[in-house]
Amino acid sequence: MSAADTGLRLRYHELKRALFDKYYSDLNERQREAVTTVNGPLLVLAGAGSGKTTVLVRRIVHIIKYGDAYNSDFVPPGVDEAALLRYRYALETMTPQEIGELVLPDFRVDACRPYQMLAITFTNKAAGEIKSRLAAALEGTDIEGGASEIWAGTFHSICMRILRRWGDLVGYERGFTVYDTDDTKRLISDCMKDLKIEEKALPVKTVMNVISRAKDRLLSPEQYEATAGGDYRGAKIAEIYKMYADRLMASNALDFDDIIMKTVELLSTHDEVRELYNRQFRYVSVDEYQDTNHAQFRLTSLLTGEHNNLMVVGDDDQSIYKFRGATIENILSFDREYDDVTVIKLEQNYRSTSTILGAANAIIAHNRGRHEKSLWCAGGEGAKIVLRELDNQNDEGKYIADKIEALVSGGSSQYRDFAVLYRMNAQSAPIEGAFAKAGMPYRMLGGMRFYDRKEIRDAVAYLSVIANPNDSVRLKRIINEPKRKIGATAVAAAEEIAAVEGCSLYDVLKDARRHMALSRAAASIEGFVQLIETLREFSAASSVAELIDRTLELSGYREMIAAGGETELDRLENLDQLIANAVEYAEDNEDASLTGFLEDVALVSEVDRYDETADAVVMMTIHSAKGLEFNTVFLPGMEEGVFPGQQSSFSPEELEEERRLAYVAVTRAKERVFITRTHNRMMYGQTRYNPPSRFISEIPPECVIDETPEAPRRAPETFGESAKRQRVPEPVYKNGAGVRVEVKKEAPPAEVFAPGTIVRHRTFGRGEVISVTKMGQDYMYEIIFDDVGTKKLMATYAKLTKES
DNA sequence: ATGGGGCTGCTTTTT
DNA sequence: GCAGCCCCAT
Repeated sequence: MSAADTGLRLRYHELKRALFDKYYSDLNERQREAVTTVNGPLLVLAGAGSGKTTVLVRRIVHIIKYGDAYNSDFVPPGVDEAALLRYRYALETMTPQEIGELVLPDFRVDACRPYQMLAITFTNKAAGEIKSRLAAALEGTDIEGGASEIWAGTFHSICMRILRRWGDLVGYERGFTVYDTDDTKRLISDCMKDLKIEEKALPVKTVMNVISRAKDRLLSPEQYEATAGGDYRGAKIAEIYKMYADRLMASNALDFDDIIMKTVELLSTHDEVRELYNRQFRYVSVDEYQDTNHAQFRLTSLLTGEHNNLMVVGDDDQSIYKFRGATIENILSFDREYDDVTVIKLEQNYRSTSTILGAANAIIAHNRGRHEKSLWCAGGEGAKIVLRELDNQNDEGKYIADKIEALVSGGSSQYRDFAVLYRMNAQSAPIEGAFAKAGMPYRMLGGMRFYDRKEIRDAVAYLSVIANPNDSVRLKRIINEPKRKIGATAVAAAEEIAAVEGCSLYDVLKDARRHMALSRAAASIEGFVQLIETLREFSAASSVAELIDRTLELSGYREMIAAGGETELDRLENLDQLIANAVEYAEDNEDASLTGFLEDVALVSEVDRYDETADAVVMMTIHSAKGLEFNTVFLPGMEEGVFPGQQSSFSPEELEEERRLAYVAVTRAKERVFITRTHNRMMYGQTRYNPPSRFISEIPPECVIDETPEAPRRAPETFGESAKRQRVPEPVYKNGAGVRVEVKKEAPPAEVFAPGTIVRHRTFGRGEVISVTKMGQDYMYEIIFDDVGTKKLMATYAKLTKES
């Protein structure tokens, strides 16, 4: 190679990189490095708000569009001085967009097809976010297939996709069922009864947890038994685990942990399947890597294969799921696990003010055993974090409601700028009450999920049995719901027969007349089997929505609820909502099927439906807020015993996890944080005094301002007494002249609207009154609003007007 | 077989 | 304080 040639090559690469750098000028240097580092293992340690999703998405797009162009030393044959001149001209005159479209494709080396990219996340919400950002980035380009061909999804959805295709290789028949936590609990509970193990001695929750942890570690029942050693408790659990696993198999069902574990089993025992995916997925990315457990680590490495083109993104400071098996080791030892790892730290925060980051940094600095990281930002100081102590939870709720109302009526904010994040769901009630009283629009996540409602679970159980009659757990759920005279004795007898004959419960039911033990219930059982068979036939040629409707009709389920009268009205509505969901599912999926719908139901959660566009204050646990951001965040219940929680104060490890949770909480806020605590808190039916949370004192004083008015505080010795007289005295305020003035309670409204009346609310708009309940002096309305759905409002505060 | 009344025990949660 | 479970009475 001549010297001139070498010079040309050097200048070519220099120009190429300069063009890429200009194209990515909206990224910071670290981010750019992450996006353009394409081959080999890559660990991105991304602090809160440092744009990690942006990096993940842009890197995938980069690989699809340009491949390894940035780092490759390949020079196309035709490059000459004239070409370099054109590139220099482009660099000086073109916008970044123009460069991306017109120039950079010249440099493409080894670019990938969309279906060769695998991106794994933890939540559906994160997966949805990545998918939509990818779609936006590839829109209007000539990339064949586009974003929809990229394999982006949760660990579970990716594994399901693989298992639906290859499940028979690890023992599952087509149409297998996914058991959720409730099904799992029932099944384990059944096993324990059959093994005559007292639930008092060994709580089901514990057993569930131990089995789940064993599955995280990829231990079969036999392997688990070996680790349990001579431990009596461990031996019992091993017995239960064995029976549980057998019954899951017999029901042609998997639990959530199996979805990962069985995929790992499939890929490690079937080389041809693994090689197929290794050839397909040339690049693998994993989000929230700090939350992966051992099974997910194995899965990732099996899917990645030999090429090691694996990017993991995470933040050890945001690891808050240790309690369910996540092991921080995965991220801490990533560079030991793989050779030649590129490590990139993203520490520039684009979300919060320096005050908020100062507080967050100071809190998390109290933890040991972490990658040293410190967030910084280019933005200003912003407002100080406000501290406030209130007397009790009702006052706390009212304080939050008042603050929000004041800031909204000030005109600078909307309701959707505010979030209330709490440690546990039990804290939500008084806050919700305060919002309802103030007539403030709010949405609450968590608590009772839609698919956890009894009527929905029952309907889904019918569908599961129609799709998979071997699903005994769900069969038992609905065999006598509505009541059809097939009681526990009959079911137990049938199960006994099934165990002896080695067939499924449903097989026994089909031949009920043959068995003496079932003679009494035989007629009812035949009716039930007939019902299921009719519905099975019907399902072959109908949509899921039609099937649900027909099922509710023929089973008498709808009739049963309707007989319950007005109070059951919302349950009927929920069932209608389920049908609506099925219609929506059919619209979204070309290959809609009953099993597909059931899979959706099993894997989709409520947080996924959180709609950021509606103008309402949002309430949720800190855990579910991870990955989200809000202008202003309220953190109620910052007290020892609540946050950090009671039992974590004993273990330094759990305390660190609580502290990471506090870090997550504070870093959700862009501009303002309000931290509140109460003097008296009702917990578990007892009033307690909790000292302020240690996390408050870990925040540097210059970041906070305490707005608690200097008031004579109740002496601690009166505490026992104050617990008894919990009733809050009537509010008494002083007017300017120092005269005490009693604030009058607002009089109940003169007019009470009857159900059926069309009314208008200041914020919620038009709606119809469904029910009116007298509550003390006041009335509570339940109203379906055209825009925001059903709300419960107090008559005094709702200020409703009749709509003509 | 079913429904009501007393007892316990309690984070966080995605899938 | 409340929900979910077990037992007992019908």
